[in-house]
Amino acid sequence: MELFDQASVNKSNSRQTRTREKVLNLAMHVLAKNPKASLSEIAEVAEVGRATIFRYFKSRKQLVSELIVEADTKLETAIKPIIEKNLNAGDTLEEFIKVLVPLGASFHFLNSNQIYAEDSGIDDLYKNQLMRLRELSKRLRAENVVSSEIPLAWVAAVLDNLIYTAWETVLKGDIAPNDAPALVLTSFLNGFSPR
Amino acid sequence: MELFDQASVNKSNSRQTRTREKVLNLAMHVLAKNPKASLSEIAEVAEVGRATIFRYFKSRKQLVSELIVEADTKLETAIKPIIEKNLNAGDTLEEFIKVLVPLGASFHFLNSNQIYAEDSGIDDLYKNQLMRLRELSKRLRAENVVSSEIPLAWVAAVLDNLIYTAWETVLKGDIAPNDAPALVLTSFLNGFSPR
DNA sequence: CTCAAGTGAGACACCAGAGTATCATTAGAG
DNA sequence: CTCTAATGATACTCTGGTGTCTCACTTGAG
Repeated sequence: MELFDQASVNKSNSRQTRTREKVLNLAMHVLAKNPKASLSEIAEVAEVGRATIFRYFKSRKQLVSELIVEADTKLETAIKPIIEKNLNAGDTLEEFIKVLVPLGASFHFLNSNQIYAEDSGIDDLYKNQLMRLRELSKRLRAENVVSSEIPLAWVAAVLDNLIYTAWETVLKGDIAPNDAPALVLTSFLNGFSPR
Repeated sequence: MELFDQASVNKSNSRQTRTREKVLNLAMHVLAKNPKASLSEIAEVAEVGRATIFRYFKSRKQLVSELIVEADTKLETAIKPIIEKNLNAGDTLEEFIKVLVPLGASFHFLNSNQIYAEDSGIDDLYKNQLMRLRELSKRLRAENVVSSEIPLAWVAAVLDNLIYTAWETVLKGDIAPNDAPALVLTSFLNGFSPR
């Protein structure tokens, strides 16, 4: 139904690269919605022959594996510069949210595919991302941005889910993309009760 | 790893009934963790022959369908008496949460299977549950329990996800089952910032 | 415009899981 | 304890998805 960032399809790349990225992009969205989706479905959505998929990925497993690595790279790339800024916990939180909400698809994908990953290395990527939020939660508590009475695991889990929920709600068209990060932040810190 | 409410297996029922419910219960948990799980896996976990499953459910589709209906019934049964109490929005919220968190598995199951439901009737059950939370959110806003500046869709979505997250976190063993409802309530209303 | 690289369509073998049928074994009601 | 209903094991077919291959068509760089 919705169309995705077709604008980001770089026309200056070679034909091969374009096809490859088209498959990668669309596969991500199809599989995020339905992890059971067949290669035929993916091919159809990507407007590509099923055989073509096999020209770029030797198996379904490898396709999924690449998607996961890609998702991880995107998150890593977005987050690293923030950490290097060495901000206080509160500001780091704000920047994290701002950057992660639009990456909800990647975020979610990494989560929902953790189950199927027979591949051992992929489990590490997932755990690594979780660790990030746990670390941040710890700092938030240490710097008293977050009440220390609340279990750490709960803080991290809620933060993780708020970000994903925001992305999902934006996708449904229920809230504006530009409003999302602020909503996550205020919900996280202050909840919904009137001030 | 974890064992489930085996205590609820009623020994006074007939052998057939016990087998049937054993399959139903375990299938719910297996499929909640991995929607792709094969009937062999379910049979194994339920300590039952694969053929036996087919004696009680004419197809995998029907098994899943029954699980969904069952999940819906559980939620319905839990929620109805609360609504009939005619409490104010705030108290209704509290009771809802108290009752829904332990039903996280059913809650989640209804959610995650909505996608696969070719069956039209099942979609209605899902929409019905979503409606409940939307209704409650509307009342919360009307009675000024929740700030009216926040989009309704966002309130409902967060409430839905907080409940699911709580159940998930309990399952992981990261928070105590008895603490969960209170955590959801305070997180929802006040967020994590220290008072 | 030309033509090679890239692609789509389709036929095929292969496999895993769904669903069926049969029979020997076992649980447990009476 | 007995005997039947219920079960587990096994062997089978069928279906849908995966992965391979070929060939004719299209695209777009030169």
